[in-house]
Amino acid sequence: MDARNDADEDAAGLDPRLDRDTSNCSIARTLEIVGEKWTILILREVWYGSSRFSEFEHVLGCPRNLLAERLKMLVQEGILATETYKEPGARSRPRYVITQKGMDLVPAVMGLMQWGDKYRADPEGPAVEARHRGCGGHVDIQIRCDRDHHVQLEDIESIPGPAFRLRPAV
Amino acid sequence: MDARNDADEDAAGLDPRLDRDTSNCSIARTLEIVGEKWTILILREVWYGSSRFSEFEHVLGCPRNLLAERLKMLVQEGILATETYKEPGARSRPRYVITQKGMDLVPAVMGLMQWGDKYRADPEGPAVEARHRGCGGHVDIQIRCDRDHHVQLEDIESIPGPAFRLRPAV
DNA sequence: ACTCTGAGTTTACTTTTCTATACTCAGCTG
DNA sequence: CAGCTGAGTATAGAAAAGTAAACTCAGAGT
Repeated sequence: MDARNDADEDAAGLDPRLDRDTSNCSIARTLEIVGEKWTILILREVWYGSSRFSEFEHVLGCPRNLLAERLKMLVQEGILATETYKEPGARSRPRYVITQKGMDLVPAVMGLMQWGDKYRADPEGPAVEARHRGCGGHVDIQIRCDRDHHVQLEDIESIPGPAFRLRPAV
Repeated sequence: MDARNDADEDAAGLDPRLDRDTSNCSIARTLEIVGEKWTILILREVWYGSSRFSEFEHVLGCPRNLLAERLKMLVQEGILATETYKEPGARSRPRYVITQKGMDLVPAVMGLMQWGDKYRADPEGPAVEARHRGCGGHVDIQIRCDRDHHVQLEDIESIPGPAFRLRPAV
C-alpha cells in the first residue's frame, strides 16, 4: 500500500535495500548474552541437574577462569542465581540455580537440540531426550500463532515491529 | 528402581555425579556450526530477505573475510545453497538461498528472538515481528509433547537417550 | 581497450579464548 | 592449629577469532 511495493515480492516488510538499523535486534541482543562459548553449555548442565562449580568444571572440561567469568555474568543477568547450601560435615558453599529468566531460554536451546538431533546425531540416536514429566511423551517445539494455528516454517513472515528504525543517515 | 536413586531427586536420569560423555551432545554439535559469531545473524538476514554478498555486508557491517568464510561454511553444511542469477545489464552473480536444513533452524532462532523480545526489547517493543502469513496472527514457539499436551517448562525432564554414554575410564 | 562493480582473497594487526599452572581463602576435621 | 577441600583468583604463553584495509578478478558497458 505504500511506494515500496515495486519489486521484491518475497520480503514484504523488510526489503534488503532498506538501510535497516539492526542495533535493537532481539536475536543479536540475546546472542550478546548467550552467544559466547561455554555459556549455553553451562545452562545445559544446569538443566540436566548440575549446580556446583566443580560439577560444571568436571563435565564441561572448560577452563576455570572462563567458567567463573560465565557464571558471574549469568548471575548478573539474572539467568542464574546463587544459593548457599551446606552438606553435613562440610562448610556452606554457593550453588547455582536457574531463574525464570533462565528457564525462558529453554525453548531456544531445545530448538538447537532438535536440529542437532535431526541432522547431527549418532546413528543410534540422540544422547539425551526430553520428555513430558508425567505423561512421558517425547517433547518438541512447535510454532503456533495467536489463533492457535500450527504454523509451517514457510508461512512465517517477518514484518517491522514498533521499534523498527532505519539507520540514521551519515 | 536401580541403585542410583539414593540422593538426588531432581535430575532423574542425568545425575551430575555420573561421568557423562558429552561429545555427542546435539546442542554442542549444533553450536559447532551456528555458534560462531555472525553465523546466526547471516541466517537472520536470509530469512528477512537478503541473498547477496553485498547485502549481508552492508546490513551486518561484518568484515568481508568472515562473511565469505561463514557463507562458504553454511553452503558446505547444506544450510544455504548458491544459485546463479542475472540482473538485466549486469553479469551473472551468485546468490545465497536457504535450504530445508536451514529452515529447520528457524525454531531455534525464534526462541532466541522471543527471549530477546521479552527481556531485552526497547520500551516500544521489538524491532521485527513474526506473523502467520495469511491469518496475520502473531507467531511464537510452544513446547508440546507427542500427545499434544502443551508442556510447561518445569515439566520437561531430560533423560538418557539411545546414544547416551559414560566417559571411558582413564 | 578501459572502466566499473560485485564478490571475493590476502595480509597485517588487535582482541578474545584457551590451556596450564600456581596461588588464595574459609571453615571443618583430626 | 595444621591440613584438607571446594570454590574460586591470578598470571603467562599459545592459538583462534575478529577487524581493517588493500588487492584481485571476471565480465558487462562504453
